[in-house]
Amino acid sequence: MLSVDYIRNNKEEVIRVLKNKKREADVDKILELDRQKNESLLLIQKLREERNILSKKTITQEGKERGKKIKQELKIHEEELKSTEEQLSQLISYIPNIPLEEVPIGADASGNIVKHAWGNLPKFDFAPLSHIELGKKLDIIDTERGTKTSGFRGYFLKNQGAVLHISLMFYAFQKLIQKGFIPLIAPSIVKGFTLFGSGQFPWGKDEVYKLNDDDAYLAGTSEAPVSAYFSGEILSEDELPKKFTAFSPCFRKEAGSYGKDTKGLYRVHEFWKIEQIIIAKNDVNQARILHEELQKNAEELLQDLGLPYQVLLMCTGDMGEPQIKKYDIETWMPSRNSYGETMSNSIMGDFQTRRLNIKYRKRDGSKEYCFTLNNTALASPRILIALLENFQEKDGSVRIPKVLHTLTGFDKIPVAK
RNA sequence: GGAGGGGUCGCAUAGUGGACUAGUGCGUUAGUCUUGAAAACUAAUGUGGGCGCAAGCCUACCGCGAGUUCGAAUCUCGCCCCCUCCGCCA
Repeated sequence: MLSVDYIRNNKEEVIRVLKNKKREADVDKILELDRQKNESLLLIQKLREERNILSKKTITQEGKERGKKIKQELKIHEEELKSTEEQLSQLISYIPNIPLEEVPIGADASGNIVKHAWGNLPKFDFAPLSHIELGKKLDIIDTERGTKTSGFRGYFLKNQGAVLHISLMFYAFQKLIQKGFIPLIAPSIVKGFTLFGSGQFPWGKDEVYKLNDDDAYLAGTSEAPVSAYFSGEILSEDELPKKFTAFSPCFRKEAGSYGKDTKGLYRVHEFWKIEQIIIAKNDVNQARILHEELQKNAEELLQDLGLPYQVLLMCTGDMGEPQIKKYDIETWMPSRNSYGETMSNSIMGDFQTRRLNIKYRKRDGSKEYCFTLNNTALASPRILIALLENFQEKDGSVRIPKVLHTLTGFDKIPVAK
C-alpha cells in the first residue's frame, strides 16, 4: 500500500511502475477522490465543532433546533465521506509497490537475470528416474492413494519419505534458530486481513481456500500470519530487526494451473514450509543487507544438502505487487532437465506494514512504518524432488545428505522389496 | 455449546446522560535538589486525521458496529475477545 501523498508527489513514477509491473489502476481517479475526501472531512469537522460547542452550553429551544439540523447535515456528509473513502482505499489497494533501482525492467520471466549458480549438475551413467518413479520404487511416495483420498494433486509421503520430509524441515528450523531467528509455529487458519495485509489480496483471491466460517482462510504461506503478528502495534527501534523462522502447513488452490505440473510433488495443494520473516526499520540500505542475509541462509541450506542451484534477480514483470526486490532460487531437478523454483526472497518495503499498521518508534521519538522481508528456508515436499532425483544411484536407491543422517536415522533409502 | 463475570489513554483503577477537554496511582522522560545515586518535588507523557510558515487550533477514537438524544465512556441492540464454572474433546 502506498500513501496518497506518495502517489500525489510521484504520479509519473507510479504510472511507470504500473506499466512495468503490468498492472492497471486509475491514478487520476485516486487523486480526485482524495481531494473530495478532504473536502467532506473539512465540512464534517466544522459541523462537529459547532455541535460540540452547542452541547457545552445550557441548552435552549433554538439550540435544540440547530442541533437537529446539524445532525441531519452530518449524516449526509458522513455517508458521502464513507463512500469516498471506501472507493479510495479500494483503488489504492491495487497500486503495486515501487521496485528498487537495481531491479531490471522486463515483461516476464525472460527478463530475469541469473546472478550466479552453485554446485555441479549430476552426470548419470544410467537413465535417471523421476521422483515419481523413485517414489514408487522405494515405496516412499504414494500419489495413487493420495489422489484417491485427498483429490487431485494429493499424495502420501511414506516410510523414509515421511521421515526425510520431517527431518528436512527440522534441519532448516534448527539452523535458523542457531542463527538467532525466533522460532514460531504459525497458524494456517487465518483471518482475511492477514491476507490483505501481506498483499495476497485483493489479487490472489482465487488462489486461497476459504473456509465456511465468515472470516477464515487457509494460508498459502506463514508470511500472512507472521507479517500480521505485530499488526496494530508500535515497536521500538532498538528491538529491530525482528527475525522469525516460522513453520506451517501451506494450502494453495493452484487455480489457473490445471494443466501444469500435474504429476508428482512439484505443484501440490498442501505442503509444509519453514519460512524466514524479518520486521525491520524503514531503511532501504539496511533492507538490502538483510535481504542478502536471508539469501545466504537459503543458499547455505542447499549447499549443506549438496543440491545444485541458481539464483535469479527477478525483473519488474515477474515480481509480485508488494515486492520492491526479489531473488528466486531454483534448484536442479533432473526429471525436468532444468532448475525449478524452491525459494523466493523478497523485500516488501513498507507495503505490508502500511496495510497492517505496524510502526516503530525511532530514537528521536517519531514514528515510522516498518519494513518487512521474507524468504523461504525450505519447502517440502517440493525439495524432495531435487533431493531424490539428484542423489539417486543406478539401482534406484537414494543417498541421503550427510547433514541429515542423525535426524533421519538412515544414510540411504534402499529399493523396496 | 450452556451459565455467570469482564473489556476505559504503557500497566492498574475511577467514571451510569451535559466542565469527561476522561480523574487518580504506577511506569516512562525531562528538570530542581545532590559529589553521584536514591528519595522528594515540578512538568511532560496515547493513536489517527485535518487546518496552519509556525506557535498552535480543530476533529475522531473508552473492545467493534449500528441506534436513541440537542448532547453518549455512560442508555438500547447486534457482534468480537478475555476470565470462571459446566458439557464435549486430542
